[in-house]
This record gives sequence, structure tokens and C-alpha cells, in this order.
Amino acid sequence: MSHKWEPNLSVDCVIFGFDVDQLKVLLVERTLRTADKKKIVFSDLSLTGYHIYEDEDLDSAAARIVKDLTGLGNLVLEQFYTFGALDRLEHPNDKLWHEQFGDVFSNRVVTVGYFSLLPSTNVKIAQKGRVVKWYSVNEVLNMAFDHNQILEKALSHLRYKLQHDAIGLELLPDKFTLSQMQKLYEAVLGTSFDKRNFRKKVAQMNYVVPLKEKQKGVPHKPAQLYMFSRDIFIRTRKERPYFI
Amino acid sequence: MSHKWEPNLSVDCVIFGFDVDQLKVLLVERTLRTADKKKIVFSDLSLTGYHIYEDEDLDSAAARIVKDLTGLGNLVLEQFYTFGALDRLEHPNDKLWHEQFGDVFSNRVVTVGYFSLLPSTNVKIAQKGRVVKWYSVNEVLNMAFDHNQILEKALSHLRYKLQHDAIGLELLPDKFTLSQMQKLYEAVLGTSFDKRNFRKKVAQMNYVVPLKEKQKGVPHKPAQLYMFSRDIFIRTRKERPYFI
DNA sequence: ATAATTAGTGTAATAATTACAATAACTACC
DNA sequence: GGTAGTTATTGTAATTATTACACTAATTAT
Repeated sequence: MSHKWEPNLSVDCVIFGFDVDQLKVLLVERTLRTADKKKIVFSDLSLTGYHIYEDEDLDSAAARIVKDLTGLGNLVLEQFYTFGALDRLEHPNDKLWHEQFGDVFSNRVVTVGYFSLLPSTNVKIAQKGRVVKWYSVNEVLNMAFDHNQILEKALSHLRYKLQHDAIGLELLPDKFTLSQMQKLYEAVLGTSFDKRNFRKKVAQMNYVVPLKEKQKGVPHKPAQLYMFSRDIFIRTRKERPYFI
Repeated sequence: MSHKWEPNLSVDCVIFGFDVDQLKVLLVERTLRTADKKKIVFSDLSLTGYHIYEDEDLDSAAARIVKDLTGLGNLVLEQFYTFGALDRLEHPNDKLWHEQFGDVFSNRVVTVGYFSLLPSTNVKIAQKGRVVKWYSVNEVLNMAFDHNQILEKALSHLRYKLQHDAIGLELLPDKFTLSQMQKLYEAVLGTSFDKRNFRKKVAQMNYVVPLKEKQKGVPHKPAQLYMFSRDIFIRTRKERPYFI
């Protein structure tokens, strides 16, 4: 099946994962070689994006991109911002990159940013001939196009959602400990919390439910395991955040 | 000066105003007449939108649209969401409307939503042959295209910003009373607050500063006037909202 | 002078937040 | 089997924020 796509509209997905104590983002290597393929002109990293097809809406395009790459569906996937600066494809490397595709791209591409949360960084990445890897969000500089800017905006959106929705729990495995949860919150928000106070706060979240099960095979006191109940969360959340 | 515009990209602006105790939105009448202009085929309301030009970025397009309509620049103007459903222009009236323009429109138009806050509903509206009026946000049903959906999303974004930024104060006149401010919050959030508790909360906002001036010419006890200090707000706000 | 209208203020009870340190449960190693 | 190493778990007192609630003050219109 081949698709006709919109020349000046794309979707870029910022795919987040959480690994031990680091927030990660899934990136694709972009390597431009000379015509004879012998030498590398440059190599850098980019988000996972693609033009949208004429017969799909924005959410579907984002879901397709994530699915193609990770094989996973049914993930958190949320639009956060649209980027349309005139110079967003104007850096020298970006121009060289586009030249290899001839003239098929519009000189103006507006991209809609989505973020997606993966519950594990262990998923099999469907590579399709491109190198796709997890990077710590703190270590990526000089990405392709305006992708550093897009990542920054995705991060601030993620931080917001973490505090106002229960969205962070989508980044944890099905069964998790409160220490894992605390490390996630600390990694995303870039703070550290007092353990007791953190637990008091979590105790108020009735949708974080203790299981009758403990960690196994750890060389120290095993922790209580918890799960996230989407049901309870949806049923009990306040509709509007309060002002007073 | 004439501009070439992107065939499948537009910006729609949701322009909010506040009048006494009602949240208003600025809308344009859309009236389709028969070829001889004698009969009205249908008439409804739409947001203020336009295609973006090839040589302007998204923020500039939004600013241009608001400026053309109200003559005002330097307003709060913020992107909130992008709408790209496949059927967003597919209702019968919308098809009829587009037919009058021949085939110049793409059958797929993705629109970027912005909202803007006007400090007064008394601005002179530059009409350019179209009827533009303020409507209470509660009274608009059956708008053109997917504009009801866009308005809904703008509203929930506004509600969020009202509570996490000081953005609501952009809807008040330069000098305002605490009762006016309370009415604004009540109108936007759809709640009512206790007067004393509301004032206690406002007292914590050091960027809402009392003036050495009172209301004049009112047939009752004149209220203290306040102003919003953008300076103090920016200088003293916490960088990140807190989790704990 | 009086009525009408809106402005402005305090308090006590409850709930949330903060800062802070000792004990418990497990494994690894000797 | 005992000890060291490691992470998990729990409480309290002080401070601050939130809630519910009702009377007095200042002005204009009549």
C-alpha cells in the first residue's frame, strides 16, 4: 500500500522511556554519505517523524510512526505543540540532507509534535535500515532541524502532565516500587524529594494500589510492589483543577 | 501587498474578552447567499481564521489575524492545539461555502488554534465588510466547521492558564477591583468563590498590587483599585509547578 | 435622614506541607 | 552462623494553607 502525503505537513514524535533512574528519548541516527556511499558527510540525531498521509488524521499519523518503530500500539500519545518557524529546515546540514531527495519537499514544512510514553526501554526497535537508540534526555545536543527545541517543549509538557495527570505511571512497568516511582518523578522534574513526604503524597493517590506481592531476588530488603489503576484514576479525579 | 498562502494550513484565533460578568468570544458571521445575492442560503458563526502565508510563521499569522480584526497588537497570543481531523470541513454547509471559491482550497486543511485575550470588549472592530461581534461563550452552538470543538479546547486551555499563570489578568482593564477579578475567575472557571477566601488567595499574589486610588462615581462604597504587575509576576514566579 | 448597594474584614477548625532519623528485611561474604 | 552492606519502611511536631461562615463601612439616590 502506498500513500500520497501532504508536502508541507509532518508529525514528529518524542518517544520517552524510563530506565532505572534516567529519562530517555528514542532517536534515529541521520547519516549523510557521499554519492558513492564511501564517505560520511555528517551524522547526527533526529526525532522520529514523517510526513502525514492525505487520508489520515494527525493522531493516526503519530500512532503509525510509533508503531512502525516500536511495534507497539495503545500507548499514551498526545499532541503538545506545532512548530512552523520559517527557518526550521534552514541549517546547512538540513539543506544538504534534503537535497538528496531532490525537489519533492516543500521548502516550508510545519510539523505537529506528539509525545509518547513507553513503559519499557526493552522494546524491540523495528529498525528498517536505520539506527534507532535510546538516549538520556540530558545528553542530546545539536540534533537535526529544530528537534532540540521540539524536545524541550515536549519535556515541559511531560513535566506538566506528570503533576496534573497520572501520566508518569505510564513510564513504569506494570508492577513497580515506590522508590522506582520516586526516581521517575525526580528524573523528570529534576528535583529530589524527601522519601517520607513523597510516600505521604502517594498515599493520597488512591489509584496507586499496593499488591499482595513483594520484590524478589534483590540483595536487600524487598520492596512492596504497586500497580496503577487507570479505572480508579478516571473515576476519582477532579474534573477541574482548583483555583481556591 | 499580496501574499501566496499555503493551501492546506490555516490559523484560527479564539479571541476572548470579559464583559462585566461574562466571558465573551469574538466571532464572524458567515452568510452564504445565492448567486444573485438575493436570498440567504444559510448563516452561521465562525472563529477568525485565515490561511497562513508562505513567508510568515505561525505566531505571526495569528498576530496578523487579530490585528486585522481589532487593530491591536502586543496581546497575549498563544498556540493551544492543532486540528487535523479528515472530516473537519465536511459538513454540508461547509462544502457549500467552499464551493463559492471554486477549487482553490485543498480538500485537506489543518488548522493551528491560537487564543488571544483582549482587555476590553470595547475595541473598535475592523469589519472589512463582515459582521464581527462578541458572543457569550455559553450561547454559541452550531458554529462553522469544527469551530465548536476548537472553542472548547481553547476554553480548557484558558482555564488551565488562569490557574497556573496570571494570564486572566490580561482580560481585565489596567485598573480593576477585586470584585471584578473574582467575577472573571468565576465566569471562566464556572464556579463561585467565597469573597473572603478569594481575597486571601489574591493577597498571596504579590503581583496584584493595590493603587492609591478608588473607584469613582459608583452609587455605593467605592472599591480599592488594583493593577497587575507583569514585572513582579515574572520575577517571583516559581520556575516549575510543584509536585510535593 | 434613610434605603439601597457593594466593599471590606476575622476567626476557629481542619487539612496539607515541611523537616527530620531510627529500625527492619533481605543478601553476600566471611 | 554472624556481620556488613544495602534498600525499605515508618511517625511526629511545627508551620502553613484551606474552608466555612456574617457583620460593619462607605458611598449615592431619594
